[in-house]
Amino acid sequence: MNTDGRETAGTIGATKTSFGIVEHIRDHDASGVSEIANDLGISKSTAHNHLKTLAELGYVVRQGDEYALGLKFLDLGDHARTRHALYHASIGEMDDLVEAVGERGQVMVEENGRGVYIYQVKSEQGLQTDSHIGTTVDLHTTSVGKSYLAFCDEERRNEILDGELTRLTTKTIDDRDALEAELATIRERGYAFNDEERITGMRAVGAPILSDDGTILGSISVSGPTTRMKGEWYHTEVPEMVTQAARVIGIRATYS
Amino acid sequence: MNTDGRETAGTIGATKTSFGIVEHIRDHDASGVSEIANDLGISKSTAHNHLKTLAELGYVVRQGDEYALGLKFLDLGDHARTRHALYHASIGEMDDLVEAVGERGQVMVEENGRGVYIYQVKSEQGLQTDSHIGTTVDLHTTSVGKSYLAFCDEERRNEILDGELTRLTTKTIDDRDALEAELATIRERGYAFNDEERITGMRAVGAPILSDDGTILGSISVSGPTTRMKGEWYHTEVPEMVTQAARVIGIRATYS
DNA sequence: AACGCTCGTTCGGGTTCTCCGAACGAAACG
DNA sequence: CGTTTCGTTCGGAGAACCCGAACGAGCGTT
Repeated sequence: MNTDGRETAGTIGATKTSFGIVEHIRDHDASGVSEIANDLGISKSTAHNHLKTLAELGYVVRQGDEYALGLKFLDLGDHARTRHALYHASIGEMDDLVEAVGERGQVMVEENGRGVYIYQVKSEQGLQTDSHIGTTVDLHTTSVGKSYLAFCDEERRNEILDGELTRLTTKTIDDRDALEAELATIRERGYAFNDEERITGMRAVGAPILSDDGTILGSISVSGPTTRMKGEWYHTEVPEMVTQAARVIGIRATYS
Repeated sequence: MNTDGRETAGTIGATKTSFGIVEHIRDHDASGVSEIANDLGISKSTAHNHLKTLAELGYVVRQGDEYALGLKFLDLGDHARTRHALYHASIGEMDDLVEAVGERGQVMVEENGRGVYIYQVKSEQGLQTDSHIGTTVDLHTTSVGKSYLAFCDEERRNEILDGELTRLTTKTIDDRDALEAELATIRERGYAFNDEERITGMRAVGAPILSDDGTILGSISVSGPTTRMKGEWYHTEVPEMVTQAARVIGIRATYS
């Protein structure tokens, strides 16, 4: 199985296949033994044994003649985000912010160089998007991500940005120098805009969440369609509300 | 490692240890290599290799000199509950119910013979409890669980209840016959009470969520302290609101 | 009704890969 | 500066993982 190139030595293959199966089920909502075996390039019996093990542990459940994800992952996921002080600190305040702005709001933290949404509040005029809890995004394509990049250490920023900057729309900032200039502006101003840089037709305003010692915990944003997010509202009033909320959340996060 | 008795044949040991490590980290918020090796009875190098693998996959992250759960579990957990129609159907309606009653509300589904909370709404007078998203509870000790047991097939009920009925408080119904009588009442009445059967000082009112073909999808409840949950309010008014919400959710769950 | 396809499952053997124990380097402590 | 404990690396023995083939059940088709 390690024929397709270099793999990190000293790692457990069985664990990788188990999680490969789990992710396959996640991406297909539910999967059968043969389907998994084909897609992952393993034998049916191997897939069967892994599924049997995962089912015994409660991480997958039988659903008719297929397997689906078990709710044990819900517990693990909850623990994973509970560990972030930012999660608890932002809950009430984000709801108020969303109600005031009338657009969707989200809370992001960084993990492995990508942004992860750990909390999301839908607005009254709830419009469907692809993002949900646990979604990961490229940091340079979102207002939350740029807020984070602008206020984290330079060392960490270089680690994250050393690769290619993926281009999602025509407005995505995919040039490193242009991005650094944008980040400098954000750093000076205290908040970030996103003008259709990830999804055409969508704008957002984000701000970093800073602990009192200056370290960044994550960031928040509100986002909505360009039809509503425009003019003074978008450029001045919303940023004021977002930065105000960010300040409150930052304070609450440090004293908890 | 299979010296301590009978184990199900044909299962992957490496997967079990990997998830054992994950659960250890969950229960301790963060763990180091040696601590895990000691507690799980494996060698340090084995624990190290598993952690290395899990870190590479993104399911654990380094946090100083310890390992913590990665947010990839948040994504998996979200997918696990998104699969339940009941989750989507209950979101708005539960918030309204909680606002009307003024007590905490929760949505439960059954998995592997236990109840799992997939959604929870905190009330204004938010009081702390041990339950959170992903918590599992004994079905016979909660109003949601009894609602479920009362309306699921008899076959499934026998599978679930064949073991010992754990006793959590002095009021827990731990006798099978008494429980069956209680379930019959619930079935007739359409909703369930919980009078300090799980936690002393806490009462709850629950109702099943039925699809239009009669199959049970899960159940909902509101719960609060005995100081507020009493009299006509507890015995008549709240049950009416809960059953009404359950009906609406049931309808929404079938047409989605 | 019987065929053929595909599914999930079981079984045993070969070989990979997991697991362990010991040794190393680093850091924290007294 | 010694001592302890940490995380990490390394190699070898043995176990267990992975595979392929075979079995049996469930469907849809002819």
